[in-house]
Amino acid sequence: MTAHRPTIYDVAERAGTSYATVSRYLNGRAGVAPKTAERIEQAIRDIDYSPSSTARSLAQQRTQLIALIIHVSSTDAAYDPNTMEIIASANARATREGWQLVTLLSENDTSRANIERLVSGGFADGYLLYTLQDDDPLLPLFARRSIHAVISGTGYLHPMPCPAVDADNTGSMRELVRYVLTGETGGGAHGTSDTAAGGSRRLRRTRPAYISGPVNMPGAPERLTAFNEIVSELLPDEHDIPVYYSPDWRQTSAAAAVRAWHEDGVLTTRDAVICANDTLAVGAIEELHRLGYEVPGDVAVSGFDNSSAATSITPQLTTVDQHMERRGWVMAGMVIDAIRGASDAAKPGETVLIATDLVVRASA
Amino acid sequence: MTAHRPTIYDVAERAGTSYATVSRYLNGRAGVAPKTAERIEQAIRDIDYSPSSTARSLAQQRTQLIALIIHVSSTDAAYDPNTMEIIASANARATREGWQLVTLLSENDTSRANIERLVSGGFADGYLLYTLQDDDPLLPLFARRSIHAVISGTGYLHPMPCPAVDADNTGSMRELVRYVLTGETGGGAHGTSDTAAGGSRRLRRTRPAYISGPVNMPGAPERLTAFNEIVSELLPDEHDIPVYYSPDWRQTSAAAAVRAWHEDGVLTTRDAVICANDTLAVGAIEELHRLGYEVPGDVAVSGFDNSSAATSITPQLTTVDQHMERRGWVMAGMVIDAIRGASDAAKPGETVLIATDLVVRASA
DNA sequence: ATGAAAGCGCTAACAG
DNA sequence: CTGTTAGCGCTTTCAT
Repeated sequence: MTAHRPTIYDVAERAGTSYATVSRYLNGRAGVAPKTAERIEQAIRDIDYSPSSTARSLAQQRTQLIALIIHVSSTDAAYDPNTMEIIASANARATREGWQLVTLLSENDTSRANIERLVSGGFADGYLLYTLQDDDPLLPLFARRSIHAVISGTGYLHPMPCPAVDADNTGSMRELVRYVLTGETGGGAHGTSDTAAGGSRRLRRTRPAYISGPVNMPGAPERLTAFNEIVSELLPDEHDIPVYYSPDWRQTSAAAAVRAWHEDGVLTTRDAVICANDTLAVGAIEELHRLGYEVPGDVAVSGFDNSSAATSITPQLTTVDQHMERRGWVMAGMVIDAIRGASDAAKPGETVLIATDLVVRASA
Repeated sequence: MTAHRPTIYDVAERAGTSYATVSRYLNGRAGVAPKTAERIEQAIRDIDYSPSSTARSLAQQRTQLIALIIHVSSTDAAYDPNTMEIIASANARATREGWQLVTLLSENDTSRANIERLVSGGFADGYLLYTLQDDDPLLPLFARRSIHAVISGTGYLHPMPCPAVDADNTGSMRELVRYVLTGETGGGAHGTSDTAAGGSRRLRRTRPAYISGPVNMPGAPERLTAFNEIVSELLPDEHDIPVYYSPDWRQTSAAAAVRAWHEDGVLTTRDAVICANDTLAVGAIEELHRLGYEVPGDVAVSGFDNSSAATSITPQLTTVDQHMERRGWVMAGMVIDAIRGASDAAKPGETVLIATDLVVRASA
């Protein structure tokens, strides 16, 4: 459009030196006389030069870019604040380590195809993939070209072809349920069998029930499995633990579950309703209130995620903070390690679990 | 890292032709014999070739990239769902027009500097800047290098050095206030003087009050100015219109405003509290309820933004939908027009206003 | 229809 | 300390 962007040649000519020297100066390499450096500096200012990132990338064979690919069907979690947390924290880490993060959104087939093309074309030095589907078409691509990539969002029950990051759904659900039932907090996540054993302990609640989100959503199966395990450890004699499989994360679904249990006459002060996320917990509490129960006076309810909903309801939710704001940070760190060829870089199949926090509030 | 990515030469060699021909084939140019094309296709599959985006960008002198730069202090609107709307809609438009959108987050001085370097280095063909500060350091850079860019977020009261996009705060505030006071809906935004004139008309409410957000936030001054204008048109004899300048967008601030007015004894059924956004409106309504008022029975309250808060409160808010989901779409379209050199591309100083919708619900 | 050759703007040995 | 010379992988005339 405009009259020829100035190049390194223009600088060299104006500074009366060779362009190799200018390149050395630009890259801070040794071997540029102070006087020459000064002339180069001046020339750069004069013609308002700045190096072409494309040319530099081609010559160095690296772009200094990390691409974060967000692959969510727009109806889904695109507007989930978690997504923004990942972007922001990955950006912070990349910046700190000297890389530039660029975020790509995969919304439809066309953009997916474009992104695949970029990836194949070596657009970035490394990739972070946030996807909810474990059969994402980028995964085989990463593997085939042995591209540096880290994935998150598919859960950790199935091994992925590249290193993964996830919240410690298992540990946190165990800790949460243990707290709700026993009132005990802290202690290791996966309790050893002796501390876990027995119904001899005095329990605050002896009738846990679970409202699960869609089981094909990330974390859902992990949470449910962990729930079942810890319950059978704490209540080895209890066998008819109610589990409601909600087809979605809507409040009305949780309400339906609660209503069904109420009609079966199962809700007593021994009951605790463990919900797979905060939204479901809110729905459960509101329905319990409608039915005349008190929370936690009659029934205890817990959430998961520590979303904004957790504090805007009364009683405020006892829940789990997944620390999504660490997710991107960790992912970016891992891919950079891989690019740098760090010996301790995570390997395909490995999943780094991010520690969670039990947030004890009023509801359980 | 791995044994040499295959290049166009490798394809040419395997297909028994020259790399120029392969290039032609790849770019869909005429002049490749069907049989040759077939051999090339086969060779590409055989060695799993895909062209280097960097090399291609260098040779073509364009990257086919549009960069969306989000410049928000992390405490601010980074987690605003609006931001995600812009990203998603800009992405959709870019994809549709054959470009790839990449989003860059400017969180601190380091990332800001990195981004400036990329921009100077011709990283993308065009830029979308979403910033809240009208002295963003990228603006002079865009101007100096006559780079294709479109800005949004700084309001439209001050001319910007590049084309801008914003919601039609003026028109929508006028329409909103007109509706709240008169019950009339529809009609043009900027009413002509004859339809606007006079207090002869029967008004539902004759005592509007305004709760403004921080005046340095985008849209805030536009909304306030429009409020003052339409009110003086509808109520030419009224001069002491209460305006509360909230230092933030918090519900408690709106509550404070309402409480102050209540103590002054000004709240009657003639009153309408116009709030600069939905959050403030929610705060106002909750405080009014606390003070024993009914909404809209006693006092009418309106919001702005049509956020999720608008429907989660009782009564649901009468508010304005800014259609943020069109913002990115329009911005991307504009920058692409500019890149293509379209004759009708927007010029620096111009602001494209996005039409808004009055959303009539229960609160006013 | 195809090949040869000259860039795109920069980095990186290698001499001197 | 500095200049020369090859590339990086691809596009694009210009001949043939």
